[in-house]
Amino acid sequence: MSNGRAPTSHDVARLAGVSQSTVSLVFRGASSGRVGERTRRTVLDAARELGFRPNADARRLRVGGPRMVLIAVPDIVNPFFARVFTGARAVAREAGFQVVLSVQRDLDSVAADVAGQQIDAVLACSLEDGGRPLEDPVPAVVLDAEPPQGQGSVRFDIAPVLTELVDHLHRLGHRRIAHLRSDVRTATFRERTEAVDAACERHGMTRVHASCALDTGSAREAASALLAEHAGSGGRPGFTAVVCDDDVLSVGVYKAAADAGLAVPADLSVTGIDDVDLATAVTPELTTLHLPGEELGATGMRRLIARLERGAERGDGPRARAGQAAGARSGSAETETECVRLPARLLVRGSTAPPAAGG
Amino acid sequence: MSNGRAPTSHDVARLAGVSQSTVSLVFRGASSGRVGERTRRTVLDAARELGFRPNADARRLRVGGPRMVLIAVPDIVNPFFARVFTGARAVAREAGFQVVLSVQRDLDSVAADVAGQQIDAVLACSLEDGGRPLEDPVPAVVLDAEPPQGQGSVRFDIAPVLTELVDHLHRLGHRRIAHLRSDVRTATFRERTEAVDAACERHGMTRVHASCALDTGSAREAASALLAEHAGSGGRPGFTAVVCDDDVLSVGVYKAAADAGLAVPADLSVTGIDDVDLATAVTPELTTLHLPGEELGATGMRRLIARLERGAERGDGPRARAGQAAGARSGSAETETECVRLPARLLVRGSTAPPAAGG
DNA sequence: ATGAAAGCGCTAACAC
DNA sequence: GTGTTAGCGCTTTCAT
Repeated sequence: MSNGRAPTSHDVARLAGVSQSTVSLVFRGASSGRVGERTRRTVLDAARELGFRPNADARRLRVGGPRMVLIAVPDIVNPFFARVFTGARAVAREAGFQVVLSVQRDLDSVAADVAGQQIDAVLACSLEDGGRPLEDPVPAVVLDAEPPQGQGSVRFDIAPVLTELVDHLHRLGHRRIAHLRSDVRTATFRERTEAVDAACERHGMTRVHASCALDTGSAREAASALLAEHAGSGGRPGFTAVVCDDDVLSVGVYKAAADAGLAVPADLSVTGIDDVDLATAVTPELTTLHLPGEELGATGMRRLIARLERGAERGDGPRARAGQAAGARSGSAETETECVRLPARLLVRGSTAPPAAGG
Repeated sequence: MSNGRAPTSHDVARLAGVSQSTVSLVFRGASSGRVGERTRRTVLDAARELGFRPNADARRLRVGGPRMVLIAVPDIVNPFFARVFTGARAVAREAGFQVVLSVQRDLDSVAADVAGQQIDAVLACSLEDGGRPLEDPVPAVVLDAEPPQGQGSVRFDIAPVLTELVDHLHRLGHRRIAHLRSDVRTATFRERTEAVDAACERHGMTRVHASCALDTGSAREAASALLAEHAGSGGRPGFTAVVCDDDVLSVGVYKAAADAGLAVPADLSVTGIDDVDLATAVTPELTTLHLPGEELGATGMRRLIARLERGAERGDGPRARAGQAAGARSGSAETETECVRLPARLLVRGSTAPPAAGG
């Protein structure tokens, strides 16, 4: 029964009857040509017996580790965020960065994760409004959210495409629509509401709305309530289309329509936003806005890395560590705090013609 | 233009005209009552000017950090694995562990991620067959896969429920079924094939099969090919039900059926495995096997932590670090290498009656 | 209230 | 081939 301390290379050296540096040599793999085969085995055996593992913290303190970037998303089960993470992770690894994931909804929690780890940069996706910026002078880029202050950001340019969607509905003859909103308080959802409202206003379309949590069950309930509340003539609802803030909500609306004995899209048209796999699984396939999540993550990470490299070149970059990033040498001269907008794309899938008027 | 080295507490001390230990005091937050307000400000200003951030590696080398567990999944976009991760992560954090995610398909890649980070334990989900066990003496538990050697494992007990599913189909009158397999070479999919084969054998049911990649598109193609190849009488397929290895595949079969002008479930019954959100989004809702992914992750993590604690109690635990885990004090005396099986559950949703014989 | 000094476990010259 | 030695940047007594 040894004491609670983890065995060190010194312990191994003592047991093997060699010096500590020999142990180091063996474990660094630099033993070829340097350490005798016999000694090597002795050391390895002693290490195994003690359960020795080199202390990564000490090693990194000495030689420096690869640079690390933290990617924060509010919910990794949501396939949209998973895609953002995947896109960002790929770019980071390509550039030689280690990636650490932080599943947090607000910046303060992210900051807590940043402390205590040797993080060189932060990419934060879809944070809730109102968090204070990171105290640490860690370069950060925010995705799909209001940039805290001088931080760069990458977002979707949803408004014009959402407008296009409403235009499309209007052109098909829809005059009264419902807007099923997400109750998540992030910038993107505020923008969606503004865009829908403005487009409806412009066309003189009647608009009712409700908001609910970002899951199918809540959407089903909210949509049912909306249908009950705004019942129109002839058992038809008082609106002919439901514009949803998210594909997940649209599925709930499909369910609610079925519950109410309404056919989609014959009696009610439904649209979503995101274009996750659900969108093509439902029948009829969902008309939605495609938001390229992987590209969002990748673009954000590229900007972040570019900033890091630029800082390093200027020679004033804090946290210049040993590992050197490969690739990702972008000569662009973007403004650091610029807000890049990625285009969304309207995907018209199911028929969205309104039911015959006065039916 | 300073040199490339990151500023240290020494640099800050020099600029602020104080000693290095004072800087340390200030940044540790222990400054209350120890460091004068005036000195504090000076130090903070100097730090800000230099862009100083305390080196986390050095700090952890000195005081020890919280213990870290690495969770490995093959694909974080897949909501099933995301759920496993989420369940495992929750348990780990509850017990005071830091969590790091590794998205890798095989054990060797996971091992590479383990090296270089101060990992105390590994939870690896759904690894491909044939990887060698970790060289490092790091406690590991594998999920949903063959345990490498003496490692513990947690898996689903799918066979009996899959048998139940086939029994169910047989009872409804199905006599000729197709099995759409995943081509992923992991233990769980091998077991699924064995279970379906055995059950069909026992009932004397005719069975055809195909395998494809784990996505809807591939499944759609494979199912279309299967339908074309095994065309029966009267435009009906040569089988009345398709048992799929995964919900994602089932959606492809729904599509292929629609392509072929077949109604689900009137002309063709379809079942899945997993019970992800897709299962209830499609029409008719999918009959499937519910696999509690979060519970899989949580159970695996509990076992892993129990092993860690046990080792620590015996006093021979390698890597005993400073942070102490809270909670998770399980007095159980399970065998470490035991293979726990979690129950799956049959969810009968859509009607799965076969079309009238000789239709 | 602040400073001096001794390491944490490891790597990397440099000696022998 | 193997041992000696000097730190990496930080925390933490112990003096002052």
